[in-house]
Amino acid sequence: MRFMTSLKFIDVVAREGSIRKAADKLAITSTALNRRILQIEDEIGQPLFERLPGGVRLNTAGEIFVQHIRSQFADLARVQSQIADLSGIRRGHVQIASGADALRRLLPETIATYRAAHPAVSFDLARCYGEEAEARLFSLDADIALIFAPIRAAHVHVAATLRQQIQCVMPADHRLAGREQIKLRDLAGERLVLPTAQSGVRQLLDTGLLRRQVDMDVILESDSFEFMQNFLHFESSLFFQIPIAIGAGGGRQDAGQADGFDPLLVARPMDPADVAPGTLHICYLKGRVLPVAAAKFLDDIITTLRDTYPDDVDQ
Amino acid sequence: MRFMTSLKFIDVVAREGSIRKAADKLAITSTALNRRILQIEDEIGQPLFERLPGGVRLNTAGEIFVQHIRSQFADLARVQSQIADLSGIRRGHVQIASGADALRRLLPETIATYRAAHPAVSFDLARCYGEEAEARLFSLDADIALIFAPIRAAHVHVAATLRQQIQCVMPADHRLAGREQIKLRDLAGERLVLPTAQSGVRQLLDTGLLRRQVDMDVILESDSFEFMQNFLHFESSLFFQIPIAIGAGGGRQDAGQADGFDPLLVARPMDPADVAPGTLHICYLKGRVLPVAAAKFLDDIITTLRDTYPDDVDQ
DNA sequence: GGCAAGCAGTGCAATTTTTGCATCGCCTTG
DNA sequence: CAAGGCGATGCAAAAATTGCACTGCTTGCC
Repeated sequence: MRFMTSLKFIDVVAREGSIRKAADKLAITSTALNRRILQIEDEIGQPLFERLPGGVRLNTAGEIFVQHIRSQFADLARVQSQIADLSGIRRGHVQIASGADALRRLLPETIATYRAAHPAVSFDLARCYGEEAEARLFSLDADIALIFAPIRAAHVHVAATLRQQIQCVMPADHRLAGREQIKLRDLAGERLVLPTAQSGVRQLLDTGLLRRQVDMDVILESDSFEFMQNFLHFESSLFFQIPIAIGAGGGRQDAGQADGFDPLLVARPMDPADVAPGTLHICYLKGRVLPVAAAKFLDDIITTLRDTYPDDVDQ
Repeated sequence: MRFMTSLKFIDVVAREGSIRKAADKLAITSTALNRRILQIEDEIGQPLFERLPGGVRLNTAGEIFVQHIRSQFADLARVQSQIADLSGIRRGHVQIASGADALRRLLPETIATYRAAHPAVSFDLARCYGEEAEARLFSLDADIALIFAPIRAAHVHVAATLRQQIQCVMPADHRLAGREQIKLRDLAGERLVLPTAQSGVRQLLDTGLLRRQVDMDVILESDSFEFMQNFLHFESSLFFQIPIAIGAGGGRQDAGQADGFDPLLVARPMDPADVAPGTLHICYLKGRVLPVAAAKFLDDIITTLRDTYPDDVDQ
């Protein structure tokens, strides 16, 4: 898009905080970039950047203008997507910000299904925690966010929610594997593998643990569910996930046998009286009109979830 | 704005329906313009115009894209207005589409007051009827519309409404000048000067006249209130206006003596039982964020109206 | 039926704009 | 105080945009 390059350049300079670094990234000389910026500042009639000894930084006018630029790009993407949609081929690009939970099974499966129907649509997945996901929505680096945590920001529109009870995952031969539900006091003396403090799962567990004052043995903290799950093969311990991370049907009736879930492990729900269920929020920026591809994918995710967890989805 | 020229060009071509005519208007050669358009179509990946023997016309993709372009321009104006607002001078440009009613007194007075406070703001007034005003909002040729008629379009947001009773204007020595209110049957045998059929005032009168089956003598139809008012000096007759067209306080207690209103004429309200009060709609395009200057002016108009007609304004 | 007029598209040369190089002045840091 | 990083600027090379002349096409009018 020739007619957007100058704007793109400003966006990159704003992100990099330096004209020279941005020029490197854009594969042009710093002088060319510098002059484009001077020219636009001239057209606007006001400087957009403060010149600091170590680089540049947006001033207030620049903040407003860059926000405008980003919304322009998002809008253009939507328009292109709509236009492509006219000719039958659904093409486009969908940017998703998601917690690690949804990246394990839900998104791979849903995206694969979607792409089977619309091969011209590409995806961008950013793994991040709630706050960053919201920031990405705001800076239009993400169209859709899946956040398993409370939503703070007022500028986020929640398209759907899914209630999920935390599951305790353990080796199939563990002494608790026979239980229908796990209570917090069952965890006393057990070796626990917990997600990092930023994770929604961890926050719910901490709230419960604090209330019950259970004494437990945290042997490992990680932000990688895959690592934690694999760790269980080597040292018998407990870790925690929500059903969408385990897979279709996982963590419900027959978690352990769920399709594709590690056959040596079983998942058992925590007692809701001990650990409150959490909520997965599926959201986008308030006031935005999503590109066709993103809007359709949002529909798909919500439909998938409603099919899998008919009683737990709200819209 | 260098980086918007190509887009502006497309907008003009779409409006002119011909590359050559647009090129004339833009003071460049048709070949240069033609190539810019081909280039953008190439970047979009799809043609935006149908090539007809007599020129070009937007296809569906083009319609979508041009709508996008116009919203870009409106957005840019808002951003510039916001940025200018940072430096203290409120500068900008406000585009208004209005019926003739509001153009007589309300808008001249309100704009003059506004400009006294913010001399760097310029205005654009387009006199038009309801349907065209809505079209102007949609094509972003107007920020604000004042329509004395029902609103049809779903994409219009009504910021405020003002109920206005139609006034019968007559020479001060007319036999009806003493009445508090005028009834439709009083008009029997009178010479009437009526606004054109498109006008909201006329539509309300017609509805009433049709119901009461009053026989009257329409001697003149015009779309100019000024002309009709002046005509009364030469031939004793009756014409009709709403209070905002008459002036501050006009048509209320003491219409005839209202400041600046023609001293040889008096205005008396029609009986609401005979002619239903109409509604002035003050609106802008749904979903739009108005430029600072326009938003502030909208506030001013509503405040003015609420001060003048405290009981008749709704928001 | 033919001819003029109006339209969009294209090859090529002139012109304008953009880019890159070398370099300046400024500030911070070690 | 010197070194290194930053943005700004003069100037020449490179790239783009533009205008001119012309094509092929259709419509409407004589």
